[in-house]
Amino acid sequence: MDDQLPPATVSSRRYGVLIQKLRQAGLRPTRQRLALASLLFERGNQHVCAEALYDQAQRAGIRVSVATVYNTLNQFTAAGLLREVVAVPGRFYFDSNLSDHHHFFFEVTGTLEDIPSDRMVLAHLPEPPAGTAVARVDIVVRVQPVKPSPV
Amino acid sequence: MDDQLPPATVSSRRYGVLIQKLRQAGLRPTRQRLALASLLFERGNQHVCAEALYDQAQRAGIRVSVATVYNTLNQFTAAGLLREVVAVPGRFYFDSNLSDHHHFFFEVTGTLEDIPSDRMVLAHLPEPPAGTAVARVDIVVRVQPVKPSPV
DNA sequence: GTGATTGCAAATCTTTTGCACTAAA
DNA sequence: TTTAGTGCAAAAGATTTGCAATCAC
Repeated sequence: MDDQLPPATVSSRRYGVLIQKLRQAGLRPTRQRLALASLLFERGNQHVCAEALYDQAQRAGIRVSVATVYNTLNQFTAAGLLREVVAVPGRFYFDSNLSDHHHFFFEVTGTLEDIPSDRMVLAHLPEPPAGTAVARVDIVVRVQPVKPSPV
Repeated sequence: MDDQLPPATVSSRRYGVLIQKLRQAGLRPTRQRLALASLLFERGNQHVCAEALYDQAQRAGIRVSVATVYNTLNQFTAAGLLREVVAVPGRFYFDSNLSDHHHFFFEVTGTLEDIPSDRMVLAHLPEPPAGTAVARVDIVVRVQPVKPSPV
């Protein structure tokens, strides 16, 4: 339960890398931002929505409000530390993996999994409409559990 | 302004095809459903969200409530008359084009445009994770206006 | 100390729902 | 007549915002 940062720890060694990261992004390394950044960037690729991250934070004993989780996710995204994934209508997902890649979306669980870009190749990208340029290509492969084979 | 259906018109010739379509889908051809179906299915491929369709209906002089627009879009989708497009977080889009295809998404206007499937080929679809099967692949090509070339 | 950040609660936005009324069959 | 469908307004779910209190520098 005391997984929480005592004030003195904010500028400690433990968070050195994250502090740099936030500073470089122009964000003040506050206790909440560091704790959330730790959940997002120190555990491999993460796909989260605000609610899920808030829950993780609660479980980790981090005292942070829902509003701050939302604000932080948006600030991190604006700063280029996260990117948005559009997988479900009605919900904002964020991805800590900034490399070029796509996603499996598990329809039953609502979770995402990365597909490295070299495992998914577009043979034929159409010309964008006149006056426009391609900003990004998002591919979502929706998967479902296979139904048990009939006996 | 009197674009609206008088009760007698509901079973008229004008809506014959749509009436069939709704009946086959197991939906009673009511005045509101027919009017919305007309907007959706008699003007080529449409990409709409509830609000946009409601606005179109208003402009066409159709008396329909927002709740009915939402319900109708969901019923049409459940009946296989529409499909959902996931393009933006926080909003439900529907597509009257049921054929296999993908989308351009115009980031500034928030509008969609079809990409016929033969103009967009996946060279390499990765194996789905064990125990799952691919239900659908959604590709969204996000485009932006090209910035005017420097003089 | 000063300005940025946080937390809370209220506000907003989109979508869904309950229920009395209306219309289709 | 009988049941499905509609409209309204209230509810619900997700996200944003205003403002006083708190924290980083």
